[in-house]
Amino acid sequence: MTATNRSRTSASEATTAIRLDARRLPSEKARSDKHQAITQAASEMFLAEGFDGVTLDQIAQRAGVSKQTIYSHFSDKQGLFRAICTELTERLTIPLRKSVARGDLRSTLTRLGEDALAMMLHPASLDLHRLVMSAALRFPELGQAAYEAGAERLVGDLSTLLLQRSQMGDGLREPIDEKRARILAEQFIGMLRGFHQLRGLLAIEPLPATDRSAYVAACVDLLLRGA
Amino acid sequence: MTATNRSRTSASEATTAIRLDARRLPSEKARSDKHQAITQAASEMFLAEGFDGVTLDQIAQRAGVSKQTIYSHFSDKQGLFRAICTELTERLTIPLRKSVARGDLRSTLTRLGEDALAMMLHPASLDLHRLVMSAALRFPELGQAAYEAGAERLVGDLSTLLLQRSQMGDGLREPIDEKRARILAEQFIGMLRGFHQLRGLLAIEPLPATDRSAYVAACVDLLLRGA
DNA sequence: ATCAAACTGGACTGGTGAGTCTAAGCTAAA
DNA sequence: TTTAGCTTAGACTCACCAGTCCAGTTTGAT
Repeated sequence: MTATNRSRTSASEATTAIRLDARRLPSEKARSDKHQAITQAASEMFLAEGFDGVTLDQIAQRAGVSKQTIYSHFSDKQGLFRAICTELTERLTIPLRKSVARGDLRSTLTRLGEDALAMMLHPASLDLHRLVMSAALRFPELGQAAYEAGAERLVGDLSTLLLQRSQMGDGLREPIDEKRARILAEQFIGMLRGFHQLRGLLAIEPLPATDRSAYVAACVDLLLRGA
Repeated sequence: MTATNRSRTSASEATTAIRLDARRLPSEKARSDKHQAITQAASEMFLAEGFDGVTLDQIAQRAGVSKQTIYSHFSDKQGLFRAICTELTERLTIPLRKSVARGDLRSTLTRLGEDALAMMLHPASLDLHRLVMSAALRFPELGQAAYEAGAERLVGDLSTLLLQRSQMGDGLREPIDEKRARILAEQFIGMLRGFHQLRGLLAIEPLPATDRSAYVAACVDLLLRGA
């Protein structure tokens, strides 16, 4: 019942690359069609109900596919789950880089902070976070992968940015080395999250966006004053 | 298999209040004994395996109790789960206050920060966090309760502390009001967590304690420079 | 037209788990 | 001793589910 109203997430055909001369052999076109339908349906359902909350019959039905077809594309339920998580992990962590590196440090940090926070609070991101976390003991590789693609990459990017700006003499009080840059980055992302993300993960009503904006500004402030 | 080596958490008899003339009617002594055994066993297993990963037969066996007895103490599996979570939520959030309010602001914050971080990284706390989070969609009250008992209370306490110190003219650059105190508190706790807790939740090896200590110091620094 | 691969639907197996029931055992109060 | 309430072991119901099997159908290539 929770899952039904989250259906359209607009990932129906954006993933596979080749689209020229579509109607050809079944071993490519049809295969990827069914494959898509399955991963799409499975994503929605796993995100909404968790690994144990979903049956393969439900997935088959929603994907408009027979159960046998699922087993011809994936080894078993766990294999499907792993594939879903891996794909979602990557798809959900890319779109942040665009906000980097224009303007002075303050405005760059503000923009990056707002984008990052918005992404962390996006329903799909919260669902994935919850999913991976609750599966982390059973599927440790997934936890590791999600950490690297999410937190680790974000901190890495930000700390690179800070280091560059420091060398350019832009915005920071004192020169910093790489280690210090990483600490600052982690502090910034950490304080940015605050408890907003936690509230989302615990299914508590979020604060209004205006408060969020002010909070981001306060975080930029605190960082720039101290770094 | 994961659960077996976490057995002794020393909560066997600390909860019920009356202890005078112990051996009386079975409806009090025996009842609370069994009750204890059940909640103890259920806690360990739910924390380690999650709601769906545990069967009532397993709980009964580990508690040394018949399944029927469980049903005479709790309405059903969900009722047991709710009770467990509620109890754990409260038990795991109390022991922080002791570190408050001695010494100057810097050392107070340092002590509080180290205690808070240690608590957030404690295995039991991580397990509970993971558990409540993965159950938050099915049991929203539990998420709400955990938030209030954990994050909300911590931020509240810290912001009260900051406000008091500000009025005493101790350590802060400029006077702050209550709203600002809350923001600072949330920033501090947020940056303190950094990604340490996330790593724990995702079952990734934690950093050595010395790094943690340095990180806490850096957080105190950043806060005091900017506040 | 023919063929092979992919797909379908539905039946089936084997196993599991929540919750119920029963007949007997224990303990403490009267 | 009797009684009443709690407990126990284990059998039992009923539903669900992962994974398999199969007989028949579609689909696109040759």
